Amino acid sequence: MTTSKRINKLYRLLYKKYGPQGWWPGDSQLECILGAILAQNTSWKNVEKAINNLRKLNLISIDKLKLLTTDELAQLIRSSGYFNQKALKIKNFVKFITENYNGSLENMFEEDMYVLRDKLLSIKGVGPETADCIILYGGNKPIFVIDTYTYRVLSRHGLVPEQTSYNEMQELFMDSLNLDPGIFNEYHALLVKVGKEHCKKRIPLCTGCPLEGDPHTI
DNA sequence: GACCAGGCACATC
DNA sequence: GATGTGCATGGT
Repeated sequence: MTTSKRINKLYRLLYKKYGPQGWWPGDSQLECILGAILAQNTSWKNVEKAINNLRKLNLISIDKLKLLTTDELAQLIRSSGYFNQKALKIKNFVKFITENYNGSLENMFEEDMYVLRDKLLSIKGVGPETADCIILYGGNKPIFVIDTYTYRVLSRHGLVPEQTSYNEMQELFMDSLNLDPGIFNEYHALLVKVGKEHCKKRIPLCTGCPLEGDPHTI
């Protein structure tokens, strides 16, 4: 079986096993974007607390965030960890969208997604995963998000070599699947789900793997 | 108390 | 290009 077919098969298996995950159902686009930054190397529960603090004060708005100092913002997002750095990153994004798109998310997402990706990557604090989360979950455009779980699940099941770059894995998914943001959204979430349960960091195998057959022959 | 979590930038070799 | 380190709270 080709790797592309195995990528498709893995999606069907995961979806059948776990069902839809409903990630970032989206109170708003900006909330997704803030979530993408706050979630860097952090559990989602801690991110939710931070977002709730901003919600309560009606701060989920480019204009409101502009008025906050970095220190004020940092205190509100403490629960998400790395709060000083993340406050700076959010301020960097706000500055970016203000200067390039007149502060309008709508304008920003009208941009070709690959052009936008390159521009997002120029923001200090936004790397490939965060940029892709912003485009997929914030903009609902079909770009595939790779994260540590994606790498772990794929490499431990022999779908990619140990040494595979972010871009190579992203190309693999995007060349194998229909370019559907709904599928990309679910697939990424499903990989995190199965990774959390069975592909732990310090265990070099996918233990108790729920996927059919030998865990390394999907 | 150790370990990890839906990364990224920067230094050093 | 690969590898190491700081950033930081909160759950297991």
